Amino acid sequence: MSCEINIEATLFCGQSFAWTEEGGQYTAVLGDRVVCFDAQSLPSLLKEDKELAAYFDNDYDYPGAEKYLSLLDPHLERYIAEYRGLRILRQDPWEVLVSFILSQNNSIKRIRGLYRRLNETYGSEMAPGLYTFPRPEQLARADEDALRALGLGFRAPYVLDAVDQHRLLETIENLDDELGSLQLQRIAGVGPKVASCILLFGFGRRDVFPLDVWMKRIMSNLYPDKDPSFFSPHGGLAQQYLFHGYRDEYGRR
DNA sequence: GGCCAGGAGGCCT
DNA sequence: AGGCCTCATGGC
Repeated sequence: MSCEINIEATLFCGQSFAWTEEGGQYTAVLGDRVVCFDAQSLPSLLKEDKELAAYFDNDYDYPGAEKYLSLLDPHLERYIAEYRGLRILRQDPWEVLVSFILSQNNSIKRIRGLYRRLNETYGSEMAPGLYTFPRPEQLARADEDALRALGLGFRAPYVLDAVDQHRLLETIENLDDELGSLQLQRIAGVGPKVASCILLFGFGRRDVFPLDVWMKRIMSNLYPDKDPSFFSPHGGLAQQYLFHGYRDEYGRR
């Protein structure tokens, strides 16, 4: 599918904390690869780079999904018209697990800071100032005090439990959404919301609909008589548009 | 501008 | 139902 991607919304709406933008250049370390592009070069890059194409979920029919959701409901129609091109990134499950443990009771800005300090402290430097997200074995060098010193607070022991149980991620692929969620919730600091983010952003479960305080607010204000199944089979994409659109309209960044 | 409370994209006990 | 680390944020 070659179609327009809303790069800003996709990379900075809170799915991933890996990206930086400077002078029109978007940069991140994906796995152990430094990836850098500008808005103009992305489409051609996706054609020749299968790995990056998979990361951007480039084979999925987004125009079709956008059309479906636009016809489903006027709120979505408006938000999709405004933010068209939002993608659900297919990220590394381990990175998503830890990132979203960090996200609880926290703001995007602070999450980015914690994420960066984890990389700088426990990751590998691929280029000057550019670090990988630490693998479980690397993060295993940490103890609770060290993680608290980085500012993780009460999330520090949760991350350590995630390190201990990281092999559990290998079992998720074979489970359906509901069982996968329950399995993920065996990790400390992972409840229903964090589990749904891991399934959506780390395992490509496109119908999962993370329900955080904002989404609960949106559901009760805009869809008082509906539940997330209303958006099926595009729950995840609907959630992203609603979250992004509603917060831009009524909330803060 | 600086200071200070309450809140932040949940989860645990 | 309350507490939790920490700090960016908004209200004085």
